[in-house]
Parts: sequence; structure tokens; C-alpha cells
Amino acid sequence: MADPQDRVDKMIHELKEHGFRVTPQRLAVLKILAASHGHPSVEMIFERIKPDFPTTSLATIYKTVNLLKDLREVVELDFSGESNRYDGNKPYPHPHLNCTKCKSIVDADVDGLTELAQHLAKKTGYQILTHRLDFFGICPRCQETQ
Amino acid sequence: MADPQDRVDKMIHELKEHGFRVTPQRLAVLKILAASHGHPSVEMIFERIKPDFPTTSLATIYKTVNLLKDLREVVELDFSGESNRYDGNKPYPHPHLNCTKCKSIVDADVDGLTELAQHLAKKTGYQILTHRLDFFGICPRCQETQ
DNA sequence: TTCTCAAGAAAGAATGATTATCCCTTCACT
DNA sequence: AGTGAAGGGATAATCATTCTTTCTTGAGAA
Repeated sequence: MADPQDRVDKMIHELKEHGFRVTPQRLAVLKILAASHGHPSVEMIFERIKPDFPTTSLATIYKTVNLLKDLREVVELDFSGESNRYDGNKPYPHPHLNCTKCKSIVDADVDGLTELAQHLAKKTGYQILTHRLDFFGICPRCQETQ
Repeated sequence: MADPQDRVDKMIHELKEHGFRVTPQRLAVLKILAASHGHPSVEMIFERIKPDFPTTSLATIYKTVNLLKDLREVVELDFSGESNRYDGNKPYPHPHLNCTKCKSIVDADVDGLTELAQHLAKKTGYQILTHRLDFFGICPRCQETQ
């Protein structure tokens, strides 16, 4: 896990670099994303911001998250039928373990993916820009509690 | 690529096995899924069925596809923001190459994924049920035509 | 310090894929 | 032929996300 403070600083830098303001709402959002406890959804970020900024609207969170995604400071994990989840701590593709019961998402430790992508690119002629590897199952905690 | 006719037969068998009827509409849908040219979306299946069954509704396609998914005869590739895509030819998890321009999806040739999943399961305590590996980029054809 | 204006935020409407509901039709079995 | 459950058609409902409009704010100019 990268140091959340470093990530916050990097994100602030990128925003300023591209002429975007660092508003209190944005700062609150990117702090949560930089720590990325459990890969939050927009809704989760919204809930955690409410106490500090009760007037912030969901649309603002969406816009901020998408802005950071465009700046490549946040990775989006999209799931149709459920809310998308976001990772601002490791803003590059990496594998995840998804619990289908409690909906938790944790990083999985697998390497060689980048090399594999390069190999595939060479073999198929595709210009590969990103990838995604997800495992779905039941986490140990959910197995205990049935 | 599995023989489409074999897949059709298998799907018909599974439907009957579980007490579901094989209606003309269902047969039309599963024939398309068994061949799975380009991993069609529900909308694409709908368009291809229209000429033969002009009165079929989208809802029927959705219901049939989900029924086959529940029977594990079809794999769903879901994309938030876009339509889900389906593969009834290889109804087990396998990697895909996705072109972000023309939205085509082709099978990628990568193996060792199942073993990797088993290894991860042992290491993390997760009960891994399925997985998904996608590469996103530009296909050779789209690179040519800019 | 005030003024000005573009960027940002808030609120709610709009979008679009998917699912649910309702009702009619069809088929398997008497 | 009669009956009851499963399937199909049409449309409404849902829900995450995006768009639109209007209001607010803040940085730099005067």
C-alpha cells in the first residue's frame, strides 16, 4: 500500500498541473480515494463526506472521481448492476479478490500481468492499453459466518 | 471454438433436464449464443432474431439469456455503462481482448489461469468460484483505419 | 479592496440498460 | 376438449450515472 499522504500530494499536484482547482469538496474526496479502504463506491465516498460537508451532492462526487480517473490518478472497477468501485491508492491495473457476499474487494498478489499483456500485444497485433483481472468468490470471513 | 451444433444440443438438453421448455424463441436465442460470433449483446441477439420472429420482445431475450446463464451454459461479460455481452460457445471463464473503438471482443489465448486461481485460493483462504481477465486496447483493424 | 468572470458546486431532470409486472397464449397432461 | 402452469409480449419501474441549469466562489485585474 502506497503512503496515502504521498498519494494525496500527487493528486493535488496533478490537479493544479492541469489547471483544476483544489476545492474542499475535492480534497475530501481525494483523501478518501488515496487511502482507498476497501475500494469505495461513489455512494460510500458520499456517506463518508456527509458529516463534514453535508451539502455536497452525489453529482459532485461523480464529477470529482471521473476527473481523477481522466488524470489517471484513480482506477475504476466497473460492475454492471452494482455501483462502480474506485482505487486511488494504486492507480494502475492490478488484480483483485472480490467477495460476492459482502462485496469486499482486496488486492490480489499476482505478477507477470504486464509482461503477459506485452506478449499478447506482440502476438495479436492489438495495442493493449490496460487490463483487468478479477477473482470472484467467498472471503474467509463470510465462509465462517455462512 | 466448440462445435456450435454440439453446444445447441447441450443447451437443449440442459433446459429439458431442468424442466424448462424449448420454445422457438429460446431455440433461436440459444442458436445464436452457441455460435457466439463476436460475443453478442442482448440488443444484437434481438436484431438477429427480428427477421424470423418479428414479435419477440427484448424482455424475452433478457429472460432467456439469464436462464441460460443460471444453467451455466452462457458466460456473461458485464460492462457498466454499456450493454453486457454473452458467450455461449465457451461457457466457462476465459480471457478476452476488447477493442475500445469498435467494441469487438475476441478470445485471448492465455492459460494457467485456473491453476493461478487455485493457488490464490490456497494462499488467501478465499473460496474462488470464478474469475475474469480482460485486456483493453485497439484491435489491428482499428489501428489501420485510425 | 472591490470587480469580474470562468470554474466549480448543488439540485434535480434525463438517460439507458436491465428487471419486474401484468396479462394473454400455449403446451402437457387429464 | 379442459385445466393449470410455464412462457411470451408489452410496458412500467428501477437504479447508477450523466446532463443541464442555476447559483456560488475565488483568483487576478484595476
